[in-house]
Amino acid sequence: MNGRFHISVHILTLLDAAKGELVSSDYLAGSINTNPALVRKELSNLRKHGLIISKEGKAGGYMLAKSPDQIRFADVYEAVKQTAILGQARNEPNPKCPVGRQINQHLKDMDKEIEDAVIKKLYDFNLADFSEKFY
Amino acid sequence: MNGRFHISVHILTLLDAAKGELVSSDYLAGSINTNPALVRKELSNLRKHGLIISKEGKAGGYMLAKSPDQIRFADVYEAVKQTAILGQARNEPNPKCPVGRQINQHLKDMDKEIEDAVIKKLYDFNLADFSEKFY
DNA sequence: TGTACTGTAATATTTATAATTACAGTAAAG
DNA sequence: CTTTACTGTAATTATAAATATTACAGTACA
Repeated sequence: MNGRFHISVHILTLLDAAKGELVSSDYLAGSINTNPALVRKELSNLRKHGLIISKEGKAGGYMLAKSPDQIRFADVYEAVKQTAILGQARNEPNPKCPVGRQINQHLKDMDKEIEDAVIKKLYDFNLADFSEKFY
Repeated sequence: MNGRFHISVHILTLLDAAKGELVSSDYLAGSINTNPALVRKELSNLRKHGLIISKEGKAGGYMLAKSPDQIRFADVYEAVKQTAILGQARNEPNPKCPVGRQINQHLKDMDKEIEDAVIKKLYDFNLADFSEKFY
């Protein structure tokens, strides 16, 4: 996987710490140690998934869309997931081989089961509990 | 993640289908649709983890090291895993920020829990059951 | 002694990820 | 009504990771 889950959780933790104050993408980028445009892109995604809200214009910024105990990490995961947990081959296996012909489907089925287990587990983690660890 | 889990499972499935006959890396590469050197590298790793055995020299090749019902996909996963399930940021977060200073450790702890859940789940998948799907 | 393999390292290529730049749009404040 | 400080988003460039390729030494059988 890539770093998107980390960045999203980092953003949400900072927004939680701000307790409703609007926070700028510049500030967030400073703590994450990356650049504001990338953070805004991730914020855009989080907003699309209903986890944060934003305000444009001068004195604008970002805040959580709901209370931190309602932000489950399963939601965050769903918001950023893009690749299979068990990975994915770049090349199509050989369709002339009985194994090659079917293996992708079988691996995909298995991946689905694993992902369900992950999401079920992540359902028990929420932002409120996570934030508490920092104090 | 990358394609290593796929390749390893593909290899093992083909070796299982060969029922003890030695199989060459060339043949494996043909079904997987990649090149033999890469397959041998993966075979080397699987051997290191006790899942296959190899024979050098002319008429050499590869076969399973144990019966397919004893090859759990949790073992395969352990053999190829390298990155965190929840990903990892490239940059160190800002140590001057209370959140940035601690977040990596907290994310790592969470990742550990998720990974344990994945492995527990993968423990129920074995090569024998997987191979059956192909007939 | 030739042949058909494995084992492994070094290098090149491709793809994925992240960083940067740029600028239009918006709203507050003077 | 203009400046200022933000967001939103796209386009481009840079960097890192993954995979492919090449090469060749080592091994065992015939």
